[in-house]
Amino acid sequence: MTRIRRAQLDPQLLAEAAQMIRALGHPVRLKIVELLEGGERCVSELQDGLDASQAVVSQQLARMRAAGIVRCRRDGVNMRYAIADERVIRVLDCLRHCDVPLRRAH
Amino acid sequence: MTRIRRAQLDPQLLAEAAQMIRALGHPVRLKIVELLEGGERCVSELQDGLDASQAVVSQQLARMRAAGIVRCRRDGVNMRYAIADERVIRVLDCLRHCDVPLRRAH
DNA sequence: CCTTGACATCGTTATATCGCTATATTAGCA
DNA sequence: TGCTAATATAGCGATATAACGATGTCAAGG
Repeated sequence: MTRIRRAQLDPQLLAEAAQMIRALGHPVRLKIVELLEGGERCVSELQDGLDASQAVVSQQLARMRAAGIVRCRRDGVNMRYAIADERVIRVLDCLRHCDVPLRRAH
Repeated sequence: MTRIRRAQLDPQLLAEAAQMIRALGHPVRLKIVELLEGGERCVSELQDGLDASQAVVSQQLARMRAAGIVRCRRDGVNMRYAIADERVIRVLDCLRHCDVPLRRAH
């Protein structure tokens, strides 16, 4: 009988976690993360893979920036975006293939 | 050089994934999942661990039910809730400990 | 039947999010 | 300096969420 013990998120972290999850809960934003898994991308590159207007892409990027999910740097005329919090990649992995074994904490 | 190939979520799945992520993006709902990791719980038990009104707990449970995250069954006077989609546990794990090694592309 | 305890739902108000159009900002170049 | 391409932000109407108090439902016991 293995008893499973998991660290509980304290209220503070819980709120933060909810915040970041929320910042992922949109098809466009999820897709952006997927595109950024391939490395840095500028806005127009993202837009190409997204079927969304420039304003929408930029807005969603702003939201993700505010949530700390992505970061960006200027590169001449472009802004190059990249994933800033690797957890989102893991979350995305969970959503894609459910074959990740559950970690049973002893 | 192992180049990692990730299955991309098609638009359909992308929308569903966003849907389920969204259904997690709230401190109370996240905490409910955490409580349900320990097994079936009825509403009042959840409420005890939650510092939220009965109505709020019930509403959030309804939302999670609608999203397919939890299911419930009547047990006499109580409703016993349980996790219906194990993916949410993995997502929660991702949020709790970031020490899971990343599968690096390029 | 009537009551009680456990939940669910309703109605309302406040706030957040979405996508759109229009406009602003910034960098490079003629 | 003036122009243009790339990106960001503002403002707006529409829809979604959140929280709360009040009320409805349902099962068990008397």
